[in-house]
Amino acid sequence: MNITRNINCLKDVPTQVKNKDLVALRRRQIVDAAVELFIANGFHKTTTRQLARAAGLSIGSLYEYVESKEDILYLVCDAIHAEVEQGVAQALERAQTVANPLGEVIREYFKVCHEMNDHILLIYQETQSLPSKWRKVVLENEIRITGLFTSVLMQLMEDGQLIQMDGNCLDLIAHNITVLGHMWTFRRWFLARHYTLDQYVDMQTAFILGQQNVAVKRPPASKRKITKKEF
Amino acid sequence: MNITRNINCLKDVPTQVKNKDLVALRRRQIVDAAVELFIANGFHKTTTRQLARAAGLSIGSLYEYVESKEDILYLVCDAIHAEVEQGVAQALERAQTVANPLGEVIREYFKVCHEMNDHILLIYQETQSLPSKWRKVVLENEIRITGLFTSVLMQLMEDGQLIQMDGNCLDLIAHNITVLGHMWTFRRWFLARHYTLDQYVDMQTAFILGQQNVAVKRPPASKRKITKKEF
DNA sequence: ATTATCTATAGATCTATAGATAATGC
DNA sequence: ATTATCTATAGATCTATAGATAATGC
Repeated sequence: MNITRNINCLKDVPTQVKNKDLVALRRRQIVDAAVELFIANGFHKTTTRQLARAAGLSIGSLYEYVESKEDILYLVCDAIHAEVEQGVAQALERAQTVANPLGEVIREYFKVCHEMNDHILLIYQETQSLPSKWRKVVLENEIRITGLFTSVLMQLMEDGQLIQMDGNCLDLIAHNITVLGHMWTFRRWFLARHYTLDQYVDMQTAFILGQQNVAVKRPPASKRKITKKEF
Repeated sequence: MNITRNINCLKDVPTQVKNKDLVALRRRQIVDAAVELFIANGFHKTTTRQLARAAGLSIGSLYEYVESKEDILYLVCDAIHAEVEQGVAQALERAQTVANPLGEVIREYFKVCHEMNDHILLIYQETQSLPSKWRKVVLENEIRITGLFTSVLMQLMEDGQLIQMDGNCLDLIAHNITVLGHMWTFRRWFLARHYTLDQYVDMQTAFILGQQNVAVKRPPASKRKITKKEF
């Protein structure tokens, strides 16, 4: 799927098997099986036997490729992040070619979130189940993806397509974009009742760009009803 | 803690014990113990024996007050939501008295998120472990809290303190406020390195109000550098 | 009698490994 | 010989309940 991912796997998670290509192949089987089972039943309710079976290995073989069940969860989280990152990187490339790059990036990123709904949810739910060593790596992956948005915003600001603002502010907007994409996954059961994905994208883009300037600036006092029980 | 909560407990979760006050008392003990254990070790890694012990009951007695371990998780989620809702309701009351009600609501709500950091995280992580019957109830709780923000926004719009917009748009902003508060909890490990809570509140308030109008409106073409590798 | 509580454990898992077996290459 | 794979199971849980015991009120 992704070179980075495979390098990570080999680097971090010990294995008894010497043949590196075989390790990559078997771990692919394991991860593909695990993603489905974890999404369907959660990490803790999935047994190592189910994992081995679904991956087409015996339980003994499974443990030649990982040292523990948590190893498998880490491989899963890492694979998901690699796929999200690839999706975002593609979105950035495509956005270079259009008149409104930021809008395009947001739209493409939200589509990635839409397609990877269950995967993103899984990371929200199970990151805590990782041993702290790997939890750190997974959280840093999250930040690296947010950093892609920071770069876009920075470049747009230098080009004069965004107003000037300090780096902290810009960075926070990158986090907001990231999380508002995730929001479509963890509130979708509600949001999708009221909006299509396209409507959601349009409204959130307007929100992020501050185009629907929410606050009215000091309405004339005469027109304001001031009552005690205002809301 | 909260009348609504107690009514819910008695209504939904069956018990063998007749004395309603006693049920309320013991369940309080159970929930208080469970919140701590679930936050520290997660739902699945916490055993019923640990729960009983920490609540000051025998394992046998514990099962007089709930029918399953999942019952306890539901009681915990419900108690947390009741406390968050109470916090938000208080924020709304306080906000009635100031010049900038929306800003005040946001600040107070974000403070609630800050204080209930671990509790909010727990709900994100463990809602999926609930039987679907109760997962629904918990998700509806989430929506009801968001609804409080919708009401504020609606009232402000009627009073002319917000620009006119349709209900869908307004509702989405309420969700955004809710989730940007949660974001402080699930990205705090990173955000708190760069911002204090107060800074975070100020920047997000400006973001939500659209005061830092991100997009520059059509800069003169002469001033735009258009290069292929724009970012 | 009724209610609440406790101890002891049935019954059913689950993870991870030891040791046997098969396949491959020198 | 070395590498990869498998079967069988050790060892350690964990949830939920049965049945005994204590406390309370008629």
